[in-house]
Amino acid sequence: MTSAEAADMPDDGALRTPDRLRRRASRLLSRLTMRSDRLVNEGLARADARKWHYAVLASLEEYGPGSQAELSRRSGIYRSDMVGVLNELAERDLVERAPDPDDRRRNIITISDRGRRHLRLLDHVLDDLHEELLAPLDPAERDEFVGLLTRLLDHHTRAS
Amino acid sequence: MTSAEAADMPDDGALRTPDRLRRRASRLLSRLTMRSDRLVNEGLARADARKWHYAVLASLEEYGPGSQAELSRRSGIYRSDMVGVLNELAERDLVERAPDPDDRRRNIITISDRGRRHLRLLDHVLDDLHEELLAPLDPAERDEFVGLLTRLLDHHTRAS
DNA sequence: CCGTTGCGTTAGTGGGACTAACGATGTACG
DNA sequence: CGTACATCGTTAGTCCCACTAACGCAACGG
Repeated sequence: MTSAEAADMPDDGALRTPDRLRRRASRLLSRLTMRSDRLVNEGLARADARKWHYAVLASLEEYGPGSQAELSRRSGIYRSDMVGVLNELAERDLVERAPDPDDRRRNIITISDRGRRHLRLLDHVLDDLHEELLAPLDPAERDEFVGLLTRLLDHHTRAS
Repeated sequence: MTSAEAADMPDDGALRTPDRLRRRASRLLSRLTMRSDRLVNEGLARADARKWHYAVLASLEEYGPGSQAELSRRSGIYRSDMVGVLNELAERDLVERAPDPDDRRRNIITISDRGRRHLRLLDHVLDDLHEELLAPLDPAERDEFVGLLTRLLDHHTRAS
């Protein structure tokens, strides 16, 4: 259940939302994700980045250069959207795009030194943002939370 | 990581997404919510409904008739989008829209008997969908999950 | 009576997920 | 060999959702 509770929509005690609504896991997920996405997007924007940048750079550093299609599969970004992301990364010299001599259909994407440095910065930014996101939970609860999320997600990605 | 390794990756498990990516709570949340939303939307669509229908009907049954603006506040639907939702509900005779004699700016929305029946159906549909969503978790874990989500969401709705 | 505030409504923005289709390749097979 | 099929990068466009802007109308308070 999605819905917004924006700045101009106060939710003071008098007008409560129904219980059946408030307790649904799907709704809690949607709403929390909205907050979380906003938090992360804004945090990354302050570092002149977007979450895809992080996904691609991390993928490149961890598995080495690859074609756009490959990156797309690894990072979960649709290959249609990959173009734009790589343009942005290339603009910032975080990444280099070169044609593959062995297969002229492909571009081979390589992370640059600047890219590596930027990735390290983003890692730090994300750590801080997650500290904020998970603030109310103690370390054990955070692990538990991540564990539960992982199990649920795994279940639903296999089943699909 | 050599490029050779990446270059001739078949399609089985070898194509992994980086760990730092996979473990981030924000990413887990986003992806799980995508699945969850899809599940719920499709489930409700099969019952000729949308999540907002549920939100409005539940709000009406729990707190009685109200103006559109009031419903908007309770359910978290933007009042801009409320019009369309109420049109859909009125089309289906689940709800009645009548002008408020005491304040001619307002419409007073009332749930109909059909609406009540429909709400009960949707409750059941949602129960089933949540059973599917939370399938991998035992009852205690489901409570824990909902508890964690609630705490996080509360924290971020107050803080905002 | 007038300014303010709240209401219902229409229109539109911006972003994210996802699809369709294309040209230019590569690969497999009869 | 040639032809059918698959893959890659790319463009365009769809759909849905959260959210904003603005308008006209009506009520309320001074």
